[in-house]
Amino acid sequence: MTNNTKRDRFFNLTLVLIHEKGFKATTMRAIAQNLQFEVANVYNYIASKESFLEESLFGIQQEFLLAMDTIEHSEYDARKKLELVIGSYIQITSERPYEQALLVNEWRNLKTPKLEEFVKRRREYERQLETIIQQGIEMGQLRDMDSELATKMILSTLRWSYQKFLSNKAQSNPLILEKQLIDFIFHGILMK
Amino acid sequence: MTNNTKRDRFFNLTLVLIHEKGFKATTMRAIAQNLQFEVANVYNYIASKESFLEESLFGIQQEFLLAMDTIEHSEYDARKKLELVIGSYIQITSERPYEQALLVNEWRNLKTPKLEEFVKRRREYERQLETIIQQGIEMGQLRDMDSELATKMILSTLRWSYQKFLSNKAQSNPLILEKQLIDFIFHGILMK
DNA sequence: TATTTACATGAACACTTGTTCATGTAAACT
DNA sequence: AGTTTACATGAACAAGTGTTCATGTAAATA
Repeated sequence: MTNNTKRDRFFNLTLVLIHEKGFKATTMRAIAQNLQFEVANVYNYIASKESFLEESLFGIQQEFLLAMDTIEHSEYDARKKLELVIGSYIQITSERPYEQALLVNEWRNLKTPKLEEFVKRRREYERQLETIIQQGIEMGQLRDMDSELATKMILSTLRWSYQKFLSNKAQSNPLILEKQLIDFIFHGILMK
Repeated sequence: MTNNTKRDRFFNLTLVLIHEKGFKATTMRAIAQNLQFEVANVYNYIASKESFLEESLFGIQQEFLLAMDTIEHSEYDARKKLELVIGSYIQITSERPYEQALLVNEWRNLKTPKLEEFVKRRREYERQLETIIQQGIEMGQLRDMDSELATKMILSTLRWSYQKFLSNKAQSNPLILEKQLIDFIFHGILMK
């Protein structure tokens, strides 16, 4: 019913195309041409250009939210939770790098009720991460710092990581990258 | 000749609008409406929508390249050079946050010869930064690590900083932010 | 065998896009 | 006083946009 080869091909190739050109710049005709058929046929796969974006975005965002919820409700300490957040982030990203690229670069193209919903959920994710960092500071595991700034810096470091898994280059090993990112975020770059 | 109030107003407000809506989503008619005049009048300020993007992008990019060149040719050690790169990055960003936002978010919209030129210059900037990091590793000032990855992580941390200077929020003090970013990049977040 | 399903086409639609052109006006220079 | 300069308008354009509709076909299912 849903697990069809042609359908998969459509979604995979379209995600790559949108990543390369940008959502707005990717026309329905370009999507069709990329798959070697006519424009009208695109509507046998998706209801609209807008709905394709919405479903891709909310689909992958949900993955991140679920991972964060699981970690938040666990019994680990803040440092371990932070490691798990980074680990889950890299794992999801390595499995679905093009959807993650969409999440990072194309969410602005959502229209008005969906856009607010998206931003609200993202803020919730950030708030959960910031809470973990605050706990780490209180417990003395993390240095005393501006927790909001730390949250933003960590996320900006993670957000970039999808580039390591795009299919046009030698792909990284997620576990190695995870270790490198934890190293950077925890210890910085300076020699001790 | 060039320092006209109305011109300044045009460029400032248009940069804000493009930052809010995105370049592709910002129509010439929206730019005109934002300034309370008619579409045709926009062409008294700029030659085309495309040229506006090009000139904004290459203008601010040049600032970064010049700062990097000065630092590269200085006699400081790698650690000090890295501090200067971060400092100049934050200073430029704090002075022109909306152009920096354009640089980060809208460079994809450049068309084919200009796009390659832009990417080439950005790569050169990244290469210069990576060289400094490599020197730091060789001199034992920085930990032994993947210098390319370190470069990307540092830049992704810096790229996000323009958000701290947008006019719709309480603006940060550039010098304080610079110190916080150097702290994060050099020492990470873990308590020693 | 009959029928549903998935995939495909081509023509047309209403609308939006960036841009141009001819023209106008008020202030600033010469 | 005459002329250049900066700023402004309204109408029109050609091209491109997402989407719809009626229709077709070959394979899977009943």
